[in-house]
Amino acid sequence: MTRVLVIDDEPPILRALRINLTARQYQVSTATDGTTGLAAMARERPDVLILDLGLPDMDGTEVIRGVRGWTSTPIIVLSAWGQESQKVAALDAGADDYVTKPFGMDELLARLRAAVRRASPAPDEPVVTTADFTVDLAAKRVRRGNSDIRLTPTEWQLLEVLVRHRERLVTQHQLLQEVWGPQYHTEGNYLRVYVAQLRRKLEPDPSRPRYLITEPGMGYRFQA
Amino acid sequence: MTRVLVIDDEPPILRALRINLTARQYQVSTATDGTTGLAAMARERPDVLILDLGLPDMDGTEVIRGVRGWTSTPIIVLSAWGQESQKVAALDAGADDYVTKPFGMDELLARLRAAVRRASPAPDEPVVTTADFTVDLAAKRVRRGNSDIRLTPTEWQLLEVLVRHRERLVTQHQLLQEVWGPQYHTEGNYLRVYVAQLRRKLEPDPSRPRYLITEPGMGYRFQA
DNA sequence: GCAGGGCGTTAGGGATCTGTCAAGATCTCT
DNA sequence: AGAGATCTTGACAGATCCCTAACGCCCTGC
Repeated sequence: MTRVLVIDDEPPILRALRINLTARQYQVSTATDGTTGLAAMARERPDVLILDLGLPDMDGTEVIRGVRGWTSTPIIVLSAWGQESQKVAALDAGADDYVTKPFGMDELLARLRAAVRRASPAPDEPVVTTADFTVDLAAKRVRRGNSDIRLTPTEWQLLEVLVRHRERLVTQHQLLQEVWGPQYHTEGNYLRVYVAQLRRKLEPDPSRPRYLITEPGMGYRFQA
Repeated sequence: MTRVLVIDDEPPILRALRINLTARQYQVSTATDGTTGLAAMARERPDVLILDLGLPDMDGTEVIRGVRGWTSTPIIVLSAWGQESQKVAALDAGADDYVTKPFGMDELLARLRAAVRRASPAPDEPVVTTADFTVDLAAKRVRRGNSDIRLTPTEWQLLEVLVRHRERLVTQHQLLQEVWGPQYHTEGNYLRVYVAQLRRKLEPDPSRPRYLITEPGMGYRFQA
């Protein structure tokens, strides 16, 4: 049985979610503020978290960061209409999906199913192969032809994040946070420098990248 | 059987709707003012609401807000000819579509079918496919044929909002707020310029748009 | 017809972002 | 302690993007 934790301070929504989720065979527990929510998260280890961004005691993104510090449990965010920047911040902080209030129960249930499905089978192919090189996530090795390519720790971490999200766009924010840590918000050319180094080591033609694609203004994408 | 609630204070219209909808196998109930309409809404939980903006006891947008507080049941608004600002306000408040009186029954039925159809199967996959291109919300990627289409951040944000509300009319106001931020109220041709750019990149015939539809005076609609 | 408003389209200046190099600062390991 | 590797930071040219203004078109109302 899938366990869901709902953190929301509005009783009507809490009630509606509890009723609907219970009816669908989910096991529901609730919290009405960030502090007890985080505690419940650690205590109950639910399979998925539904989180309202507008909590009385702390900012929603704080909760996400608190959760992301030790687990990758899927997080679905509820946000009021029009809080675009909050949604972006939430996704950057590590949320998996968001639903705008007022929301349809069917939509929420669908996103819930999708989140659980994505999370449960860790289908992580530990080896990613391209025409020019091979990345082995498990062994932490990169081979081109018959020889290993030597990567520094930071280079490796960056490549790992990009390869884990391969084919998907990864925000500069997200990269900074995952590689350099939560306190890094601004881009002090770390990224540009290290992406360039990776390209120099991996790309056949570093000046015309084929695998480490930059999406101007948004981030980078690893493409096989 | 699809259940429809009609809130309208004009007996002839009420009668015409009841006859036509019943003939099409809809289950119809009615109310003649906002107060009893809201009560009926909560009691009967219809699948779709048809709402006349000109009610005797309260403003139409009030009714919409009252409904949107707890459900996302599709709302189709009926408005008298020339009440442009009211229509915009209604859509901003959360209505899904509108029909101008005097209206053709066929048109209303078509919009009714569309509203019901888009409400029932929840948007599970974050990938939207059309005959000409594919939008992947999660990967932030648009493909046409075998190649990616490159979008700037602003273009992408605009497309994302439209696609997330696909098949629905999105107000200019709403687009401005979600893409450019809460402080943008007036349209300093941002929208026109960026919609045009999206059309140039996505539409097979940009001068005769098929997916990014203009609703004159109101906003835009993404149609698959 | 004619004026007016809303929409589509284009082009360019200014701002922002990215790639690149190189010089310190810091770390690691012997 | 010292050498080598690694990480940070600054600077700058070039690329890219955003906003704005201007114009033409179509539709509506007078």
